[in-house]
Amino acid sequence: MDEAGNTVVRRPRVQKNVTRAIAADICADIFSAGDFLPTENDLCDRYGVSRTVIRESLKILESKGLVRGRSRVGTVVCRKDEWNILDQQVLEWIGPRIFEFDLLNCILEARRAIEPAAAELAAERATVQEIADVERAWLEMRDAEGDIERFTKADVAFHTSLLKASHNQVFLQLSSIIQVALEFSLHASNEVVDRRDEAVDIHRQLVEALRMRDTAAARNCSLQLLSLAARDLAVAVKKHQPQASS
Amino acid sequence: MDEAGNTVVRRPRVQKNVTRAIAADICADIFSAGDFLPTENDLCDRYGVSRTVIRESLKILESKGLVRGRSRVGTVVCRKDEWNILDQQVLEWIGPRIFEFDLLNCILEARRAIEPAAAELAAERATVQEIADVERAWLEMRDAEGDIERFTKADVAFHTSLLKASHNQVFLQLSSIIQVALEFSLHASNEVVDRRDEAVDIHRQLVEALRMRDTAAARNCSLQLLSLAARDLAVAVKKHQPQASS
DNA sequence: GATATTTCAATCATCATACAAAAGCAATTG
DNA sequence: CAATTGCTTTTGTATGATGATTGAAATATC
Repeated sequence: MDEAGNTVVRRPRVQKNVTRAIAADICADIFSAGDFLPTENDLCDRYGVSRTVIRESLKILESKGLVRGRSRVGTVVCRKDEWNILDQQVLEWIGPRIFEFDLLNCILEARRAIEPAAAELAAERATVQEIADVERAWLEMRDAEGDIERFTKADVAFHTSLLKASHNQVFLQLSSIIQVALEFSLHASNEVVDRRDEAVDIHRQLVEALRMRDTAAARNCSLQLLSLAARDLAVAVKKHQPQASS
Repeated sequence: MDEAGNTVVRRPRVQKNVTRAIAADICADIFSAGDFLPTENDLCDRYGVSRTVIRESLKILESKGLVRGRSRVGTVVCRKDEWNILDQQVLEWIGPRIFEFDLLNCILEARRAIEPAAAELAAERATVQEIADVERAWLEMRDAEGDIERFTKADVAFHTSLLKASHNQVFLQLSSIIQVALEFSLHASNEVVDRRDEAVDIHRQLVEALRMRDTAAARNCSLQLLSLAARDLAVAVKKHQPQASS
């Protein structure tokens, strides 16, 4: 931060940081939807970089739907429902503010539609190698014990591998939102260890279903996992909205 | 095209065109996955614009996963499975080459997972206004008669409105891929008019289901539409791969 | 006074140039 | 032969200038 309270970045490899900084300020509603961003020159002063960097950052933000540059008029901030929320980078920029977006519920609904279908396809089409990848992720989950970082990472790897094994490019692209969902839900339910043991076991059954090419079982396991995820999400949301207690 | 056979663009509002041109050349495998792009200065010559424009174009392409810039080394073209294929712009760049991507099948599978779920949610949550929007699109489909452009546009509007009515941001974002699927499938099955009448009728039933808040009927209608879409897709693929006849 | 036209300032879009920093390669040297 | 050093290439950043276009203010016209 500089004396004006703005996020300032250092010189050498500054592009990514500036982009992130502007995105963060947009997420923080310092620049609200519908507003015009300051002029390019003002943004230069604000973030302490040249117009080159500012313009390239704006181009990136524009390509992801956060802003829209109107020729010779200015750059307006887009409404949040215009953002490419399926984009990994956008999700990273949003970060913990995802709780303000009512996104986690949408993601859970989407997972309910997508993951059981992907599990079925994976049971049909997964190669031996891909099943092994899924199982390795499961082993990592099982051995993570109390290490929640490690567990989350393994869980993400499990679901990503599963989507990969579905051999469907669209499903695979959606791993970014599932990753986000897992990261924010699991951190919330870290104290409930029993539940995690249950989850590990269902994951194991899912690997088994892949081996057996049992599409119905695979779908069923996926649905069970999503029921657990729903409970975890409820906990996570309650934690992040303590003002909503009656 | 200039004397060297490269796509050249004129000066005034050149950014979008250059980006599209580079993307097109990548899609056409003029720059293949794993290859390094020419240096920025060479790209300037190739496309006849300044480095500013080239760099901003590369930034956009990078933000969508088509290329990856390695500092002080060069820009490499990414594998196609790294591209953000859920991005509207990327899909536009791919254009008719989508048949080479094995994407339409993936999209159909994804639609089977997503649209019935979205239809259910829409039946629960659509506002009166949103149902009216869906119906307006249906009317437009019905009145399109032989005008296939108009029919396609209305069909896209119908499905987009439906996703909007599901009040799920994730589903709504996926309207881009559904749009692409509709555009390429419908143009292929334009001679089969009976089938289109059948489709119009099922669309009508879906509107009715929304009115009645009948989630099961909505899901069922959606599934029926996807069966039709599957048949249309088969026709479209056969048309675009005439060499695959045994 | 209201409306249409013109002018003008603001701002983005592009260009050209310069320099810094770093990665890769080659030459040099122990 | 290996390790260091230095050079070249290429990207990253900065800066200033010019063109083009939009929106609004100023002016002219009715």
